[in-house]
Amino acid sequence: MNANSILFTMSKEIGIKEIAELAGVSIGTVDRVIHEREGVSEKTAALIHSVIKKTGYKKNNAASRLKLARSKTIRIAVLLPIEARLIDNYWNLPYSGIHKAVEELKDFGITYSLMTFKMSNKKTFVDQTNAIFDLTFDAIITVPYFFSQSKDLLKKANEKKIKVVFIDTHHDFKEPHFAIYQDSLKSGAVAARLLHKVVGDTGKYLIVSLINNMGFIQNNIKKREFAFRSFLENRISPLNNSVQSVVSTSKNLSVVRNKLISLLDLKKKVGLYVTNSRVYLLPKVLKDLNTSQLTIIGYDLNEKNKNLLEENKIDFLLNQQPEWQGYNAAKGIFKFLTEEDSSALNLTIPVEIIVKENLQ
Amino acid sequence: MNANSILFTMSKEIGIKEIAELAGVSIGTVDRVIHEREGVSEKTAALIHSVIKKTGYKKNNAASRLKLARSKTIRIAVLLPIEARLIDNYWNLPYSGIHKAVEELKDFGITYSLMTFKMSNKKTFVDQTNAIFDLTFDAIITVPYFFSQSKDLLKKANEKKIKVVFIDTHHDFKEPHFAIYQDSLKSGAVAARLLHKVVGDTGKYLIVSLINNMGFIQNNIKKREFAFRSFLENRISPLNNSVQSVVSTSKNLSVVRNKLISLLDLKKKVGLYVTNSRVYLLPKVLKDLNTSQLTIIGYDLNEKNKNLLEENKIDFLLNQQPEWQGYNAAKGIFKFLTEEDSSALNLTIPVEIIVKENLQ
DNA sequence: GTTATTTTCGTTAACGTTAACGATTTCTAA
DNA sequence: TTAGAAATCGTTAACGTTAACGAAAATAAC
Repeated sequence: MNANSILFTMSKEIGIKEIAELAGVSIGTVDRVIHEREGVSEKTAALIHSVIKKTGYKKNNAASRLKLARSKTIRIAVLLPIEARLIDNYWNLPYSGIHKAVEELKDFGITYSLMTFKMSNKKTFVDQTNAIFDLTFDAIITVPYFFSQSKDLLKKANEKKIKVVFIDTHHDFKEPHFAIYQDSLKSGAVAARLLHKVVGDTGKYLIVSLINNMGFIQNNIKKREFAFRSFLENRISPLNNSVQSVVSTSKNLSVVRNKLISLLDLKKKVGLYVTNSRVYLLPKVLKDLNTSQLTIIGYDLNEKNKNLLEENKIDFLLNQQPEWQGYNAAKGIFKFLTEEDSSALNLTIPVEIIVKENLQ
Repeated sequence: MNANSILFTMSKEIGIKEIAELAGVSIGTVDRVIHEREGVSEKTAALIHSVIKKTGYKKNNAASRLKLARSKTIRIAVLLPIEARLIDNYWNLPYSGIHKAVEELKDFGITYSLMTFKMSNKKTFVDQTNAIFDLTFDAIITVPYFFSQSKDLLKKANEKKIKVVFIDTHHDFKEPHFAIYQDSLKSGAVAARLLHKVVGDTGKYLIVSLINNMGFIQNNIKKREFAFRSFLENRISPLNNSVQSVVSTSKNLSVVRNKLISLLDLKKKVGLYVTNSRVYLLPKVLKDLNTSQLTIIGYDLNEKNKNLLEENKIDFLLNQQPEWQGYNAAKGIFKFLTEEDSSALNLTIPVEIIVKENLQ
């Protein structure tokens, strides 16, 4: 009667001992076939395999890692921009995600070492790469900020059978690797979708790319802009001059202001798409102008951006969930190294849309 | 030189053996003070406590659960609407989240039993509640769909020291409990924010509540509407008749159609807020009308809604992340029962905004 | 002061997996 | 046929935690 109330209950787990019993061998032999160690005749190996298949045996990873925690500690090298050490900085977020994941798993014998490089200096990245290879690591989590140098890292790592997980930035590396990132094409399209809903077919659109001081335009910025334009081109026809771009280093803000003023009729509806996290600069740039018809969208939940969202000076923020990326990278490495399951290591992070009311 | 490259490496973990050594006692005694079992003099207990504090010892949960998996299996009763058994149904999502979590943790000795009730019949809920108490469970994950009956369940569970986690629906129960849900006030405000960005101060707003056939208006629907109205009242003044409500059972769709037609001027901008997952009914209801000026927002990522989002017939969907709720409930119970950490069990789920381009 | 009782503590065998070590069997070569 | 090598397998001690069991020490009772 009561038992009938239950539609489903999990079945009892089977262990290596039962497998040994059923196959009529010792646990040592079962262990040997599970780990594909030599010293087992083909006949008994086949027998044990069939028993494993029949029973659906899955090894108890908790017990396995308990045994191996000290002798086969999983070592992760974390190589991030030096800003990872600064709290409230974007690069601290993937780092703290990694830290959290490893902290959760430390009972199982997993550690990481943090190493950093300067985004303004390729050599620092290469130096740290070499330092990593001088030590012994099982995996590397890093950001492929420098394309060619990251390629070198990947190649060397693959030679040494060290797994590499790239996070945040995406490149089409030929060599096998894992990657966790947000699809820039999707996020550009989401931005276009949101602005188009507000601004419509008759308004103006402005793409603002505030790049770093070295004038280096990152790939993801180009992709975001491309997807943004593609979306609008499929909807607004003819485009005429309704979608314009402004590219500038974030130093020359007065130049940006003048450009914006020359391009915009602020009495019309305008959608302003800032292709990276420097969107917090725009309200300052546009100070004293009438921005009531303006809708601003940008990236990342840094403190400045969050404050401006609260103050209704930014309308939308797209979140790349950098903490989640780091968390998944570390957890994924563990899962891959212990269960050969790489499902958590080839992820594209969904574009999270944040307005004032769903912040946090 | 190379070692200097590393900014941070995790320290080696300390075990009960080291604690015993440092305190000059046996591991048995250390275990006794950790579990607050009797039979230890105050003096040695204090000594051990001080050593634990000094070393920052944290028990190895993997080893602990390995030992206890069989003798102290954690048993969870999962009590959900019967629709949880139907794939593609909303209620299958929290269920599959729970299943996934328990599957990940089964090495540690945790199981669940699925039980179901009919939302059209309070008695089925009560019967299943009684069945749960006739068996032995450590925790219950359920949906407080019936307020008073859920209160009874909670009371009895607390008497028996069985932990209760309510998911999906929220009530202000006085008795201690855990709750994972989405704040209806926030989601109503998010809906208003999005529609207001599109429709603006001069457009019309329509709140459509398509309730179940028994004419029972759930609490969260009322809250969503309240928050939606509050948001707009703070922005549009005077409101006049710019925000109107339509309440109907989802059977009388022609009535709904007529109401909508009478209330709306479809040449003006209109924001249409459907307060639950039945938003997929609206495009059908509005068929053959000119909906180019209409923006529709509703709830939940069921197949019908997702398809209509793809076809641009729904503009926004707000996701309650029901799978994530279930996943967190099960993982949270485990964490609470093994580490006394309830941080994952008092959660409000952020309102996830979905458009066509960030679907999936 | 002796015995009985209670309090306090140490020892030990598990949990499931791993792998070193050694034991047994089979095979090879004379 | 038999020594020796090679292949195949079983036994066992860990990993860190738990808790039953019983031993030792402290206290109580006379």
